Amino acid sequence: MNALFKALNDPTRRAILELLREQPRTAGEIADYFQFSRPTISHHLDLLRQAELVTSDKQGQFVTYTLNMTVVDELLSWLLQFKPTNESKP
Amino acid sequence: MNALFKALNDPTRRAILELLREQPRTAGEIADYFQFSRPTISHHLDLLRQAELVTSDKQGQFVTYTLNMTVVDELLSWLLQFKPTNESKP
DNA sequence: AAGTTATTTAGATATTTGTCTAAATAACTA
DNA sequence: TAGTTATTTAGACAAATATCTAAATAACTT
Repeated sequence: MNALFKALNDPTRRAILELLREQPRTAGEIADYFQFSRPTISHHLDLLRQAELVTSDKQGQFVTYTLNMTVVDELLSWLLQFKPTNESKP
Repeated sequence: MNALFKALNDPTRRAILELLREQPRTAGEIADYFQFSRPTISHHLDLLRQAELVTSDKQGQFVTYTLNMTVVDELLSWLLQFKPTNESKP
């Protein structure tokens, strides 16, 4: 849970997640969307992987990152515990 | 959104939220639940207030903190954007 | 008015974090 | 084999963070 909140506490990492929402991408493709160096993006991807928000798969020289949102269910239920009744869901 | 993720990225602050889930409490009552100094707890409460996760109300010498989870809806919908279909809701 | 209680503010400090450049791996290409 | 490309690892460093003690506010009590 700690790793999850930590991973989400950065706008670049959240943007990476939104990017991967469309489709899996290689590390290089992801890096091209940002103005940070490749090592910086690599580090962000590492933190996302530690939080199990993404999985990585090496194919040849390329490492493809894929969104893994199963862990988000945990976060969702943690949050829903604060909603008093089920008067939500717009 | 940044302040929200930042506020949630700390186990003590998350514990404070869970404590306030039961009922509003004064700063002192909250501090008694933890082994950190009162200034430290006061600082955590400040960050929670900046994220609008709690509201504070001064009554005499006491400052009562109350959970404010309206802002969580924003987070919930951000998260739900990653859930492919609406196969959730336990 | 003086003392006590509740809380916050102000610095100080050690740790964590995000970023960079340089170097190391690993895989492909000619 | 030598060179190029994709990615990560290793340090270094400035900025942010969590914590503390001491001091400042503010409200209550005698």
